[in-house]
Amino acid sequence: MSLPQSEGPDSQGPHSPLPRRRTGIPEATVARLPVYLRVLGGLAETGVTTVSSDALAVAAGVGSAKLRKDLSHLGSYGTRGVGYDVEYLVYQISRTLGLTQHYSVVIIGVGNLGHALANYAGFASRGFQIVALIDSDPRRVGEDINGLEVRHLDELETVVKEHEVSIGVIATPAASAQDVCDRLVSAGVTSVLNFAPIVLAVPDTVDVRKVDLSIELQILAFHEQRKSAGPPASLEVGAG
Amino acid sequence: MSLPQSEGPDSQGPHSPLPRRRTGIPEATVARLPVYLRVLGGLAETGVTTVSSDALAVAAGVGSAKLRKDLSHLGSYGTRGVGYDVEYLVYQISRTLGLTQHYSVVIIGVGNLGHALANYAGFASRGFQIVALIDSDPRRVGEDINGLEVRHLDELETVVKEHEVSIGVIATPAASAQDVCDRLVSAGVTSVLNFAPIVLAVPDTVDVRKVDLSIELQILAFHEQRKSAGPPASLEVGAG
DNA sequence: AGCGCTTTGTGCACCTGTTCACAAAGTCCT
DNA sequence: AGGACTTTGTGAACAGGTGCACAAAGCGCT
Ligand SMILES: NC(=O)c1ccc[n+]([C@@H]2O[C@H](COP(=O)([O-])OP(=O)(O)OC[C@H]3O[C@@H](n4cnc5c(N)ncnc54)[C@H](O)[C@@H]3O)[C@@H](O)[C@H]2O)c1
Ligand SMILES: NC(=O)c1ccc[n+]([C@@H]2O[C@H](COP(=O)([O-])OP(=O)(O)OC[C@H]3O[C@@H](n4cnc5c(N)ncnc54)[C@H](O)[C@@H]3O)[C@@H](O)[C@H]2O)c1
Repeated sequence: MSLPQSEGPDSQGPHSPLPRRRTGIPEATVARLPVYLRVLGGLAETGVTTVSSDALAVAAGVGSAKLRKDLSHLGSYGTRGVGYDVEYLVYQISRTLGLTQHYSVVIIGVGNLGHALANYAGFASRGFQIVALIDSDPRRVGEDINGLEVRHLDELETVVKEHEVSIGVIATPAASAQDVCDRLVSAGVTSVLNFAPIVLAVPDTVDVRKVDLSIELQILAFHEQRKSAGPPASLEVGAG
Repeated sequence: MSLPQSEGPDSQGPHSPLPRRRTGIPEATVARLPVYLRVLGGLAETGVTTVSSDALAVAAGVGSAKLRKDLSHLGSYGTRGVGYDVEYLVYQISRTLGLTQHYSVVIIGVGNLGHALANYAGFASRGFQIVALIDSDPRRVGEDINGLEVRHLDELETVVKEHEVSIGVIATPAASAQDVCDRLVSAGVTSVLNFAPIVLAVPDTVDVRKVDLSIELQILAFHEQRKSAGPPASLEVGAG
């Protein structure tokens, strides 16, 4: 019940090389730092001041060697024979990820998913401030969600510029997603988180990450199929 | 505006090796097959019957060589000089992913996110049937969402066995996620999709994939920081 | 002060995945 | 039928990431 963990193998998205601009930090490491950060936060709350790579690795579900190598990319912040100072490490990881600054986020599409996102407390907790909710449906415009008024799509450019939005979250139907994305990019947004099931085309100065539920399920299905096909070793499902 | 795309570099989750049991299909390929499938579905709808690796690759946001190598893992289903038959390829990918069977899904935690998921049409479209919604809050039990009645947590085991549920979706607060997961696993669920921001411990017979919004944003923040730090090439932010 | 214990940081070998580039295979036109 | 053209499938080089295993570094006890 506490095995090395078999988390989602990876996935997220097919993507271009990303030649690692000037950073020495590998993408794979960047993707894990937020996990370490979250675990460290939990430790700090329970009063722990120091943690070993082994303990942290177990809590984060990775191997300890990998964890140490990851941390070594930010510098030498551990003490041999002791471990890492929790508070200091939190600071260093935050700094590395750029979380010492704050980011303005706009959510486009306030339907089922957009509503959930707008009510989600996990945004603000790391310095991501939702500054606007936008929808194209006039019936939704004006609605108050979690203290923010829904604004019309026409105001997208105004809002982006006014609040210096750097991150756009797309939660519209797939059919509108590319249009919305283009407008975000034109308005100056350089990072997009996309929930619509479509591959967005963007200039390569813009980062896109996607969250696709359906893909996750299909990956699970693949492994599920394998499990049921393998072990029994006889007794087929018949219906070929 | 239609560049090679820089989708989310990868990420999803730190995870153990996954020694590739008996399948010849690489994990990275499995993660992309659903994207191809979606694109092919779109093409089929517009009447296209044949597609070249180049065209499909562009639409899927990957390189054509990668796409051909991916497809080559399922067999030789293309025709040289012509391309791939759309319908046949859809079938082959579906079969490979295990989508020719159907999967029963249960959602635990019907709050903001759970509601959105329960209303999401994208589930059923690929053979994933939501058979139950479960919550621990008595006030939510009995509520009707999208034709399904919310049932109490106590009934989890019953429901899982009754419907032969193979996939559990966890949308509870982080604090309850491990408990819920343990119960799902005990009841026989072998695949879990986790939305709670916590690393789940499971036996390695169980697959876990996680979707973590906050991590996605932090990865974007990292690259965002890099962008604003780089170009100017002087003029530091001062406050060290 | 010295010694043994703990734990970090990393060189190295391995492995997975990506990209290039081209021969093999098929189509279509003459 | 033959030849030019298109596109697949893949061998081979490369790149990125993982895990092992251990020397170096710091701690605390005697
Ligand atoms: N609901 C889920 O759980 C879920 C899960 C995964 C992915 N998704 C995806 O997320 C997206 C949103 O899903 P949803 O369930 O919230 O859909 P929804 O239909 O409930 O909401 C979509 C909202 O976007 C608005 N909209 C449409 N076009 C727009 C435009 N051009 N500009 C601004 N707003 C626009 C609509 O008015 C509506 O309010 C879809 O692409 C869906 O595939 C949803
Ligand atoms: N809302 C979002 O957009 C969003 C985004 C990313 C991640 N998440 C994560 O998803 C999870 C759910 O988020 P939410 O916004 O829907 O929260 P929420 O508080 O709105 O809903 C949680 C639901 O889970 C139920 N619940 C609590 N303990 C339970 C248990 N032991 N068994 C069954 N049900 C239980 C609660 O009664 C409630 O209905 C959280 O872990 C959150 O961090 C949410």
